[in-house]
Amino acid sequence: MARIDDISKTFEPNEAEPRLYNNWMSKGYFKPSDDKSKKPFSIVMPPPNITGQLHMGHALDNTLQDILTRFKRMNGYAALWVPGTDHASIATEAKIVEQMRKEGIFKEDIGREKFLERAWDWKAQYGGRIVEQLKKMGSSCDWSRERFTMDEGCSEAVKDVFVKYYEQGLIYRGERIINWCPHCLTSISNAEVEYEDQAGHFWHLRYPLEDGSGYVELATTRPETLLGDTAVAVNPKDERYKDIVGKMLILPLVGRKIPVVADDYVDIEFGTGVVKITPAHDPNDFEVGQRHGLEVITVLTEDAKITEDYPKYAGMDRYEAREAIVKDLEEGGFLIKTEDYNHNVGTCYRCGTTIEPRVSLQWFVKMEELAKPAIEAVKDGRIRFVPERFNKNYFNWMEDIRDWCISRQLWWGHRIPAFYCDDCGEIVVTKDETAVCPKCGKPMRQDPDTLDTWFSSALWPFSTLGWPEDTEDLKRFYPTDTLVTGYDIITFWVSRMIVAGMAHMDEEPFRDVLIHGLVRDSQGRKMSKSLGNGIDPLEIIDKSGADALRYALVTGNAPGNDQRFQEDKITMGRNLSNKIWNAMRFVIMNMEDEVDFSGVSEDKFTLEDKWILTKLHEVTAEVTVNLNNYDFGVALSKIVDFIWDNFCDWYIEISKSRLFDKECPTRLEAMYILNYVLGQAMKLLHPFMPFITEEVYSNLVLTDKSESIMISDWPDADKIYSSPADSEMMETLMDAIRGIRAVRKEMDVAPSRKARIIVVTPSDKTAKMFVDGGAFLARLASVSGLETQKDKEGIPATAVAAMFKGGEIYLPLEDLIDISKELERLAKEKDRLDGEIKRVKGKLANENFTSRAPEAVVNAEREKQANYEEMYNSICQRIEMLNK
RNA sequence: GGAAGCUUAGCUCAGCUGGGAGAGCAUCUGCCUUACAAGCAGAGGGUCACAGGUUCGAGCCCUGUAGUUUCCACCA
Repeated sequence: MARIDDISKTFEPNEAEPRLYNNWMSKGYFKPSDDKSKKPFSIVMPPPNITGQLHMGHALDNTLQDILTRFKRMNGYAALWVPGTDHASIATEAKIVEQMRKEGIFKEDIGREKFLERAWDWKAQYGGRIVEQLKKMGSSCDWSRERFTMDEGCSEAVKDVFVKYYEQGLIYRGERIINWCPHCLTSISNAEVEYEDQAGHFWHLRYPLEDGSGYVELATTRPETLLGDTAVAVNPKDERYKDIVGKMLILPLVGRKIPVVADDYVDIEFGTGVVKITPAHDPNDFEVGQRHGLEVITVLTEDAKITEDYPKYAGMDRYEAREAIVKDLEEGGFLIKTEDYNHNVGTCYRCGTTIEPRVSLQWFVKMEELAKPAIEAVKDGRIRFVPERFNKNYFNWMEDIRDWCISRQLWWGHRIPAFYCDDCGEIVVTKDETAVCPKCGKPMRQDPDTLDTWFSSALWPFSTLGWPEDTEDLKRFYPTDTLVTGYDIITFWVSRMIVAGMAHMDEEPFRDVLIHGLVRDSQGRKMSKSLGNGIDPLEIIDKSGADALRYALVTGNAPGNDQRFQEDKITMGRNLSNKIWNAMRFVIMNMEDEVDFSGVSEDKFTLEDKWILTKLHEVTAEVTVNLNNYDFGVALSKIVDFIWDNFCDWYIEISKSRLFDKECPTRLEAMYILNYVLGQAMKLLHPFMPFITEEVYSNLVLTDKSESIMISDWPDADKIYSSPADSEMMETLMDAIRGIRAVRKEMDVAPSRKARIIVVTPSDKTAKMFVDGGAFLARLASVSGLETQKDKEGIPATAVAAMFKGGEIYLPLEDLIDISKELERLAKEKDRLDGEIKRVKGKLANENFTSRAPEAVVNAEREKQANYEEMYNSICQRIEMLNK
């Protein structure tokens, strides 16, 4: 048993947290129980990028998952939280390319194999960083099951899915216009494009008609793409241009003849109603081109420079070329005017470079059919977003889904398992490492491209459990229970996991999707590297501990809402730890070294014992419901209130008179309740603040104690003593104490000055309660002596009054009291009560209220009225008396 | 263009299916009371953005308005 001399005066997270974490790890507590009778509960961790460093988003995400996992584990589930990391193709490749650039090496120089060697080395060196950082958070995931999106099993799953989709015709290869990042030099998917408002210009140009009969006027934001124009389009219903449809124009600067076509895509109202069509460099133009059989002329290279086909501009990047072309247009008399214009520009979500739409040969997943069961799963409630409003977000994306461009011109990632025959053009898609052409028997060439990172993350809920093998884990833990993630990746990730789950497992990958918001800075801005406003969770942990960080992230936060990160909250978390630590020290220092609770008798529980137990019963019941509903912020504040307010400020204070009196007949019971209630409270708090709760728990004397709080049973409200009637009595007493304190303070009676009180109550029971509570009244309200009487006979004029439900309390303070001041105070109180009574009376006088409102509500109002009136009358009498 | 969220005390935010407005911080006033001054006790402070509506009763439900944030789509 812990001796107070061995316990430090403050809780030291820096010392305790790593020690406790390592102990949990070594005991294997993070692994799900092998006991097959236990119900499974599983979560898969959104895999952080191997390039990543722990940021506040991870910290929040993982705290929520850990809370759930620990809660369920204590509730008797075989709880599994699967951790892992993502290879993050673009981000990682960019990092390595950058690193090599510093050494003067380019990836093409060393070739694919050497590059991948470097990448794996990089992964080995840095890939574990984030994992170590997650451990500092206290994350109770099963590290023995840690996975990586490019490990053998996941790679197998990826190939399997690709081949299966291909065979079902759900994956195809085709020449389409895709989003191209000229910096990363790869295609990216629609989801990976971020639109941002940019200031630009609107150049009004004139294109001459071939027959010399004039010109058409049009406007563009991208004059440099003019080189690739293969038509000009107008709306077929546009009367203004009826006559020129079908005529030919001369493309300025180039001299090419291009037709005027009619297409519904053109908005009559917008601009001049004429659009230049550049099928190779604009997605809408591409579609127009397809409809009208227009030529596709690529004028930009992969890195967004003008091609060799236009010698005058060749090699200029798109912005230089824009300037040069505008200048030439102006000189040629083709520029009418230039306007300022704000428009949305697509940028690469990884590097921020403006996207260049580009026609190229890529692999796609046909999404429409696949999306159907995924939409259904959410529609009929098999998958539930929490909060529900994110359904709309999901449907919005899924119901208007486009085909998913999955090929990336990168080396780091899952190589596309497609092989081509250079001789006959045959394509073979296979899981094999190599392929031989089935037609001409020659060795085939594997597609050099890799897959979108999200292709492998989409399989995460089952690939991590062993799929495509039919493993025990897969059988036991799939579908997973709750997915915890931010709303920012619903489209990227959540939707694709649902699609994949339905397609390959025929069962939704999770039941609930708990969505959380962003952690913003104290001014409400997004934390970002460029702003330099990011707060490093690791620094917080170093300074104040993981418990404080976790507290700060959860307190006062509702699901799905963004939150501002305030340094204050860390302080609050640390203060809470300190409070708890000291409560524990108090409990231990007031206990004999060899205390034995076997003799504790429920018959000897006092009113305050029954009260704190009832409170514990209530908070346990409520918090359990809150946690099951993912209301973590609410649950946490209830637990904290219970510990701080009920337990520390009231129960501990009250218990002192019993503990300090060695002869007190219920002293043992007080010690027992202190240990028991604090122990139970630690269990309730454990999912939120795992470290300090474990440390405190281990120091307490508990009759039913586990070797770790982590694997102890969650408190069962039904098994906790409860007596609402006693609790209510105690609350009355507390009210009286608060009343005495308030009155003393208001009348400027120094706390050090003890005072005797006279309790006036007609109820014997209430009177007895005060007498029984005499010891702690003395302590909590500086009461030096107590008398009770049934009426106001003989109350001195120089006494101040405090009203409580069921009676009045008088403090005779002869020398101190200014009667006029007391009268003033009473008059104020009388006014207040008068107002309350009028309000309640008015309500009860309303026939509609009494007949339509629920009986309980009406009765409560009646009771209020009675109480108020009683107090009001007492005050009136008192005022009358003082006036005499 | 479509959709969603937010607007509650000086600040940051809670407030579950409608039943007399809450917390922390900050402010003011007392207290070093032998667990804790990282604390204790007491106090002040809100037309719950605005306007209508439903209801006996609205911070909560409905409609509209304003401000603000975000998501999706995108008109050259």
